[in-house]
Amino acid sequence: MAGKILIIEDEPAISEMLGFTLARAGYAYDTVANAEQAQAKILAEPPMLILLDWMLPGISGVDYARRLKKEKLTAQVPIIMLTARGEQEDKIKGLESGADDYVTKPFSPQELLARIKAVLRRTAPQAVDEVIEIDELRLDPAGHRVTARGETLEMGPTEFRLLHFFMTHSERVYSRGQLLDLVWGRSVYVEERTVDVHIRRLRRALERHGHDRLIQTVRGAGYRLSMEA
Amino acid sequence: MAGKILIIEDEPAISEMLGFTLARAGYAYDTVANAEQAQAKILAEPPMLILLDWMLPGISGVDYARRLKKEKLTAQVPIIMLTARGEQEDKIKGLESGADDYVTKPFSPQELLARIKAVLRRTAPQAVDEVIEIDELRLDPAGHRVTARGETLEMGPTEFRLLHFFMTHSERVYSRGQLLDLVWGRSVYVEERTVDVHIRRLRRALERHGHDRLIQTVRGAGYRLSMEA
DNA sequence: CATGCCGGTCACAAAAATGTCATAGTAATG
DNA sequence: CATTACTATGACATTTTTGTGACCGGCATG
Repeated sequence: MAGKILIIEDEPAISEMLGFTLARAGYAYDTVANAEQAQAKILAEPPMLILLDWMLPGISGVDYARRLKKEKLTAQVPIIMLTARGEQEDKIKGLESGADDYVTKPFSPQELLARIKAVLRRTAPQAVDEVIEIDELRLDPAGHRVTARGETLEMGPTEFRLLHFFMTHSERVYSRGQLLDLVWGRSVYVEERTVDVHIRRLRRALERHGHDRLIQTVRGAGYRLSMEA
Repeated sequence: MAGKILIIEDEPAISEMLGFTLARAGYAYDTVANAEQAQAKILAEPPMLILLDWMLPGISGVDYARRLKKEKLTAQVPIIMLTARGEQEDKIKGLESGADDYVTKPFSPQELLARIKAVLRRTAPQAVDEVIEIDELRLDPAGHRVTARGETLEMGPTEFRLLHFFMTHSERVYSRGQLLDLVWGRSVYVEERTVDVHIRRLRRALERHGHDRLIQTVRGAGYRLSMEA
């Protein structure tokens, strides 16, 4: 999984509970108690999702969400608001503010996790822990394992992420630049040619059962994972 | 085992009987006679499961369960309702209120224990006192003992908990941070690399019959217990 | 108050992963 | 064909991550 979930919640008990729930579900997370701390974390490493308390000390969650959506760095990051009131008014406000979803307290861990999955599925399919299988090639995100006909295929972390990305975005070409952004992560400066090398390594890892043919070069454009010859 | 079972029951005879049953089954527990006392205990240390009488002085068990499920601190704690009436209506009400299961009086200790196990199995697999066996390696939570081919393997408490966790969550990778959360317990400040050391100690303890191969390193991700090579 | 067991840290060794290059290949192009 | 424009690959030097042994301090035991 590429990133963490950032919990912005000032009530320690709640934030701890959220963290525990997320950890049990296999998500990595960070917790902060206010907007300033959140900014620091975000600058250090933009999270893949933000859980935002509706009421924060200093600034309201709604306002903060609006602010986050204006910032280029965080505009793409989905936000789930945690709101105490179950009133329609607040819900609408929350959504208008740019939150992608909201959960009203009280909520069960199941509900929270379901919302998170739903949101991630449409913003970052890589982040959803579901086994993906394409043409006999299985990738298990939770177990962090790739198998072909029951046999485990060994590969390095980057190759795993690359394959994971391709398997969640198949049949579509990505340029080296896009891959660097999406797999390596923005704010990384690496030679574009480096992608070639990792593609090579990935192919070698998939060779065992001929799955290297899935990784195709599109001359002048980039690479793609496709089942078509 | 992580926590205790909280019995909320105003009838001393029943409460005593419950305590006896739980103790014999190896569970730690606390008993309280009403909601106020329960709140106090819960704040002090959230239990891993609550046995809740359907009728309480002051507030009905159903209402109290609903309240517990609304509190974030206790939202994820499973609740088993103890109800005197065997009527369908009550059962449904109990479940709607947020109870995870119910037991109708009179009930046998066996039945109660079975329900507890079932509920814990789906909320906290580690809390179930069941012998787990993976690839000739047996872990007996009740006896706090690990054996391989009849031979007892010695290890420290932390290594035991770690192994227990892995055996109840196999085939899945956990990062050092997650392991600290889930095995050491939330709100513990320990160096992440400490996990490595305990992994090392656990592996050494499992070496005798080659079970150390079950504990696998997944570079850049964490550790996993898996039977696959 | 010795002793021994444990758990947490360190520092250093060992292993693996990464990013770059230089060179070899290959497909377009005219 | 000859050229040009890209892409494939093997080899390296480095940087990251892990593995491990040793050490220290807290605690319970005797």
